[in-house]
This record gives sequence, structure tokens and C-alpha cells, in this order.
Amino acid sequence: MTSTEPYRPVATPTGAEKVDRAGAVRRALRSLVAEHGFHGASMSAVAKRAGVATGTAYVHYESKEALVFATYLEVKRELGTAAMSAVDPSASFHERFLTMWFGIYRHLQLEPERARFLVQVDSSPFARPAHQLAMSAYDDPIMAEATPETLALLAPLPLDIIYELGLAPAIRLAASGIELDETALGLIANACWRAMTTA
Amino acid sequence: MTSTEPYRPVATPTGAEKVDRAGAVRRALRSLVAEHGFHGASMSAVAKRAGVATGTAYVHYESKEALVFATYLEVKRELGTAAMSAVDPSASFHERFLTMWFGIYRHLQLEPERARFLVQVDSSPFARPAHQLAMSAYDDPIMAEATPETLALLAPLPLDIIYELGLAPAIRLAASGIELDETALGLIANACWRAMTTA
DNA sequence: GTATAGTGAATGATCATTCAGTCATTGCCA
DNA sequence: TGGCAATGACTGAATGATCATTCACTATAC
Repeated sequence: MTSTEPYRPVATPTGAEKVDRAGAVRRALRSLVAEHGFHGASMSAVAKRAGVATGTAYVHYESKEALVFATYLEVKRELGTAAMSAVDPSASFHERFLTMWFGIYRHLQLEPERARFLVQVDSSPFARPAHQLAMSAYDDPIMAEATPETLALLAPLPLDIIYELGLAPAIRLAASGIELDETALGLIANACWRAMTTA
Repeated sequence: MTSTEPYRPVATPTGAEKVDRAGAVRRALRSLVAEHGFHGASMSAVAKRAGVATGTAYVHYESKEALVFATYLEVKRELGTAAMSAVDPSASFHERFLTMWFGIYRHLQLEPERARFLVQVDSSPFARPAHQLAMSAYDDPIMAEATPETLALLAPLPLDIIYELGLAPAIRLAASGIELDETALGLIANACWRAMTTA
């Protein structure tokens, strides 16, 4: 039997780094969800944008759900790294917070599709399982900032809410695409600080 | 020709008020989106939950999109009414804000599916057209609070962002389903006030 | 009798997922 | 070293499910 030849090899450009097809699929999901919502992110559309065949996505991910979770985890992890990269551990908590806030905002502003993907997952029914998975899959360096010393400065509220008042606005601002000058950004970051700390 | 008899009349219960099928469809969409996201809210599922035939939804709404917009508009309108219902126009802006904040929160807490529907639409690609439509379709009494006098008390930021810092947290809190005591709620409402007003 | 609301089966499109089959790589034996 | 079987990435057409929307028809209201 046999017949057609449906496999265009790999092209391995000049023996360099191998292509990361799983990563391409994750990025394609990110951008399609950001642009058109989950509705417009079918597996075939994702595969097409990633430049791979539909079946390839399933080589790397068991299901669409698994792909969504993996993508969410990657975005969260990169966000945590970006948030902490410039933080000086010896600075005051207020300064550390502002550095984190701007770290998050700048990171997402550079590629707003990350922010739009995040807010969409976080307000969908995926949110609960995704959070659960994120908590068990890695240590979030942002949450690690919540120590007895810093908590003493914060309003006596659940951590989710502190996060929602303090850092989530940076994500939503980046997702909105609204462009603001340095002054306004500083105003907002400090507004978040005021919201999360005790009056 | 003819054959089957596929029409179970109306039942008009004891000649009382006529059934509001369009409203039932809107409520069904709300609850299904709140529970399972847009993904789980197919027109047939919506119709089934509303207790009507699939075609009935299309008697009242041109398309699924139109139904989503109409539902969004209804929820927004009711929210505006709830926010303002207890506001005393002669009170200070701080007091008026707190009344609005609690008005929103209580209204949504009573039926959290409204809140969950809202946050889901507001972070989907539906958000932009839905906002546009809401702005042109009715006067939002909440936005009418933004007068020269009140704006003087607020941080010099775009109104969307003021809303995001001040009132949106009430919606998200209701959507989260987190139960808090009166003290914590007052803390959060005042945190929002601090965030939106100048330092 | 005309207009309006309602019905649910039928239609065609689209979706997630599967799979038979192709290619590249690797490890193993001679 | 050269040959080769096994492994796993990759492909895209095929499958069955599900979806939005339509429509021929029926009942009710005016």
C-alpha cells in the first residue's frame, strides 16, 4: 500500500538549535486567545498559526485543556520572574512593591497578548483549576513576598484580595492597551499601594 | 400535508401575567455563562435552561451575539440602578462613593451569576463592542457621578482607570464568591476610595 | 385573516480528537 | 565503522460530536 508522502521533514536550519514546536503551539494559543477569545482559538487555528500540523499539538499536549493549563503556567512563571528580576531585597517593602509593579507592567506591555491571555483565563471557569495547578506546580516568587514582616504592613485581608488590589491592576492595565505617561503610571502604582496597605 | 403537532401552547397560568420568554432566555444565558463560561453556553443549552425551544431564542434575538449584548446591557442597567438607589445626593462624595460601592456589591452578592457574567464579558473580545453599545444605548448613572466637582477629588487619570480602581473591585469580589465580614468589606471599599483619590 | 410567538427537527459548518503512515534519530550489534 | 531495528516527532485527512441558525408549520391575539 502506501501512497502520498505527507511529511515535510524539519529543515533544521544550518544544524542550529532545534525548533521548539511545543513552544510555538503555546505561543499560538496565547495570541489567538488574546485576539479572538477562546471562541476563536480552535486547535486547528492554533496549529496553523504555530506553523505545524493539527496532530502535532496532540503529540505535545493530551488535550486542549492541557494546552491551556501549560500555557497559563508558562505565562505565570515568566511573569513571576519578570516581577522579581529587578527587586533589591534590601530595599523597603514599598520600594520593592513598586519595582514589582513596574516589572509586571513593563513585561506585559512588551507583549500585551500575555496580559490579555491571563485576564481571560483568570475570569473564565478555567481560573479555579488553573490557580490550583499553578500553586502546586511551582513556587510563585511574587507570593513568596508575603512574609510575616510584609503582612504586618498590609490590610488584614485574604491574600487573593491583596493581590487583586495591589498587582492585578498592572496586569489589567497592560491588557487594556491604554498608553499612559510615566507620571500616570506612578500614580496608579501608588494608588495600588495605598489600596493594599492599611489606612 | 401537515403531520406532527409540535406546539405546546402557552399554559397561561390562570390568566395571570404573560410569561416573559425573552427574559428567561437572557437569564439562562447569564447563568450558563457564569457556570460554564461562553464555551458551555450553546444556544440549545440556553434554550433548554430557559424552558423554551431553540427557535424561540431566535424569535427574540437575531443572533447569539445580539443575545449576549442585550443580556450585558440589562445587567449593566440593573447594576446602575442598584448602585444609585440608596445614594443621598446631599451627602459627601466619599459617602456617596461608599454607598455606591456597597450598593453594587450587595446587588451582585444576591445573585453572583450577574457578577460572573459581567467579568467574563468584560475580559473577552466582546468587551469593546459591549462597552460601546452600552455607552450609546443608555445613560449610566454611575458615570454621571463624574462631574467637575467630583473629578477634582479624583486622581488625574482616565475615567476607565478610575472605575477600575474604585468600583470594579466590588464586581470582582462578588464574582469570586469570597465571603467576608462587614469589617473586611469596609476595609476594601475604603481601600478602593484611597486608590482612586489623590494621595 | 393577518400578524406574532412559538416549536423542534433539519442543515451545514466547525470543532476536538484520532490514526495510518512518513521521516529522523538513536542505540546496538557485528 | 557500517548497517538496521526501534523510538518518537510529525503529518493531514478522516471521524463523530456539537454548534449556530433556519424553516415549515401550529397556535394565539387582535
